[in-house]
Amino acid sequence: MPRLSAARLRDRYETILDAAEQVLGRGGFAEASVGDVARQAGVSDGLIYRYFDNKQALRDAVLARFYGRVLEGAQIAVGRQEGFRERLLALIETHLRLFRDDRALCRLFIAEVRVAADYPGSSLQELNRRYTGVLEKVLRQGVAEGAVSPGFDARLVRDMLYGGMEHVAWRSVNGRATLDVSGTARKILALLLGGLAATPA
Amino acid sequence: MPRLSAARLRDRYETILDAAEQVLGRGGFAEASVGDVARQAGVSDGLIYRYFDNKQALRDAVLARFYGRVLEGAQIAVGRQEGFRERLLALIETHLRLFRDDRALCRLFIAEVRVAADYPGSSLQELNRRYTGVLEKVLRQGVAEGAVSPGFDARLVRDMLYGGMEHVAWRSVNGRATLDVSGTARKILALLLGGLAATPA
Amino acid sequence: MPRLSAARLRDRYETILDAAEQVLGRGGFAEASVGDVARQAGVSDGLIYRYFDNKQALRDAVLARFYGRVLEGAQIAVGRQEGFRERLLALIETHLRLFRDDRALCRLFIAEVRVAADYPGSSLQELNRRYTGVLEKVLRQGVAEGAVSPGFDARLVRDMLYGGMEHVAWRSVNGRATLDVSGTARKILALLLGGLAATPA
Amino acid sequence: MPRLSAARLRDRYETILDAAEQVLGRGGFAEASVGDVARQAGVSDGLIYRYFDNKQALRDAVLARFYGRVLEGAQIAVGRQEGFRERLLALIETHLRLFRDDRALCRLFIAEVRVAADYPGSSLQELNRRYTGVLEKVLRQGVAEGAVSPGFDARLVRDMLYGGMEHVAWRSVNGRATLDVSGTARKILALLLGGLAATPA
DNA sequence: AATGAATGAGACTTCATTCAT
DNA sequence: GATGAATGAAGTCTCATTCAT
Repeated sequence: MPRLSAARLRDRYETILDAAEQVLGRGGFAEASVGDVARQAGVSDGLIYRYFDNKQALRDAVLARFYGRVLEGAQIAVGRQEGFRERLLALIETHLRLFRDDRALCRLFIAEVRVAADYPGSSLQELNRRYTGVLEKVLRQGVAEGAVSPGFDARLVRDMLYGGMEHVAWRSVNGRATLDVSGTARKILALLLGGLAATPA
Repeated sequence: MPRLSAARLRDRYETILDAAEQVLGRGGFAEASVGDVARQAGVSDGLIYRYFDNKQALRDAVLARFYGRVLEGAQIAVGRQEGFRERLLALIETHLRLFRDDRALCRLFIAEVRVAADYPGSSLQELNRRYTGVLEKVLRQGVAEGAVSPGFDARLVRDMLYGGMEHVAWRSVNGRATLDVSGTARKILALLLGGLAATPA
Repeated sequence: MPRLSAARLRDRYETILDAAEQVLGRGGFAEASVGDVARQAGVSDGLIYRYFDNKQALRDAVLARFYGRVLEGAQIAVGRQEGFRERLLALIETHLRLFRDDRALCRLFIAEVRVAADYPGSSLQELNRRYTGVLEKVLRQGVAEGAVSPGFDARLVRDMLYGGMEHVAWRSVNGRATLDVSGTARKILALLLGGLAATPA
Repeated sequence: MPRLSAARLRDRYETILDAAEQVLGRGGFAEASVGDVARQAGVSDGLIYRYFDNKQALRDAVLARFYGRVLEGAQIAVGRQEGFRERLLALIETHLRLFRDDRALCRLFIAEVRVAADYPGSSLQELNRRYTGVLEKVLRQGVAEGAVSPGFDARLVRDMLYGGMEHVAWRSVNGRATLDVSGTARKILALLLGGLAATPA
């Protein structure tokens, strides 16, 4: 029978996670101290360790929560559309918007996760797989609709698209420019579908 | 009357840089200690500070040298070819090969540089600009040759290509798989030029 | 209107003490945490402090209870015998058996109590005095029976015997060997009574 | 080519060891902080770790040095005497003197070493073995001289004597009384050789 | 020029103890 | 009476950087 309501507990947890999100986003994992997180959350240093085993676990929780949000957002966005083109566009827009609106966490993700020694095989990678799976499903639909020529290496397309978007978005976001989400999305879509090659007149 | 000849000085500098390259490549900036670098270089801790202002400067020098090599490699590779297609393919291959052969430094670059707070405006970014400029020149040639339809946003294409390649290569490299450079390069070229869309029969 | 009956209270107290005995026995005072004791007892951390002022008090209570048991055991064992020799042997056996059967608490005692800054003058020392008093009584009987030559420094004999037994027993117990209680007791008795010296033929 | 002379280095090492001896002697291992040792030695906290791997290593070094001194002292004391009785007495006196003159370290030894989980098999135990070996040698001489009846369990005698002396000495030392070394030694010798038993007139 | 001993700040983490519920 | 969330002090250890030699 906990004296603090489950809601209050949940609150604390979320408060700490929010704080960690902020602090980790500022300068990365190594630069952030647990004390910073505690101060940001308005709790004592020690309390962090009641909710998280250690600093890594805190970081992972932040990223997992973020990724969960991202995955959900992508699924919803795609689910709202019907045709292949529209779905793909929605996916691209959603992804770009992420960078614009969640700069700090994207930064964290780029900087630390993909590159972490234990990423392969981690639960974060599993989330990543599910996230990119959304695109793969859309692509299959494209093939089914006849809009995409079969025979493409789906993983290659996936990596080229996500990697490309990351670059495009990050450059603008990190350069302190405002990312024109829908314009950029349309250009990316066009490039991805049509390619660079001049159409033989 | 300098005791050490300029050549010897230069040697020391390179020795330390080599050591730093190794050590930083192993586990990133935060994990590497200046002492590790000194030990690897076979010099004292203190000597590092005669050649570099601080740990950051050491890292930046490592990356700048690396980037210089990369830039030169790209220019040579492109210079060897004649036509647009061949040049573009050479560029892609060169870039992919980088990840395969310089895994540690690519890792360092992904993890720490692009994301560093002071990247925008740094000399590394300038090098990056010159590196990607190679691609832009090739693209302009493509337009001139009539192989590429004009009107493309060159920066977007550049980011999509480099970002995409990074993703493709990193996944394979980090997953401990061997990257099939020339096969992958050809697929990427096809995708970039032709796009995904099914050609209307 | 106490909610818990006195019996229940007593139970709680004993439960906590039992738990503390276990936990303290495992690795000593510094290694044991109050939380460990609470968990072992199945109560909350806070409750410990309703029954004991602090961690030290808990430790002292554990040791006092243990010592009480030991004292009682010695008195009973000695009381069962009649002659001096038999009583002394019984005492030695009882003491050795202690180490074999209560290794953890003996360890605790050796490591922390006798050496504690506040041992002289503590209630534990008082218990110790009563415990060793049992031996002194036996010795006096020995003198009265004519089996022991008077003029021995009883305290010295007492310390030599108890200290010696502790060493003998601890070495075997800590060395994970099984202590042969009755054989060892007989040898100790012989040594104590007859000494080392060769009897002039 | 170390810039600090080997002597200076050795000094630092000894300084730290001396400080640790003091601090550890005061209240035991858990009570002592590395910072206390550093302050006592007049050096920074960090320097401790240049000379010792960690806190345990520091403690072990203190104890090993102490034990080395003890061993040497015993060997010299015994070597100075000729006959069995004299040698044994010298050994007992030396041991008792130890407690009187090195109270803090004896305390440390009693409290932490013999009881430490890793004592069996440690280098300290090896030193201990060599120390008690001195007694065994003396006993063998006693047998050879005909002063000691053969057939005694040497290990038992050794443990009874050392354990007994520890108790005797510790009680006096810890009770803030002054230990009468030579008087006590003589009494112990008499007890050990002659035993308690009344000699049949 | 070169060393590496020394510093000292700061990191993560644990835990005895308190107190609102 | 009982809980366990919360505190905050303290602890061990690391490491970038300096400077006497």
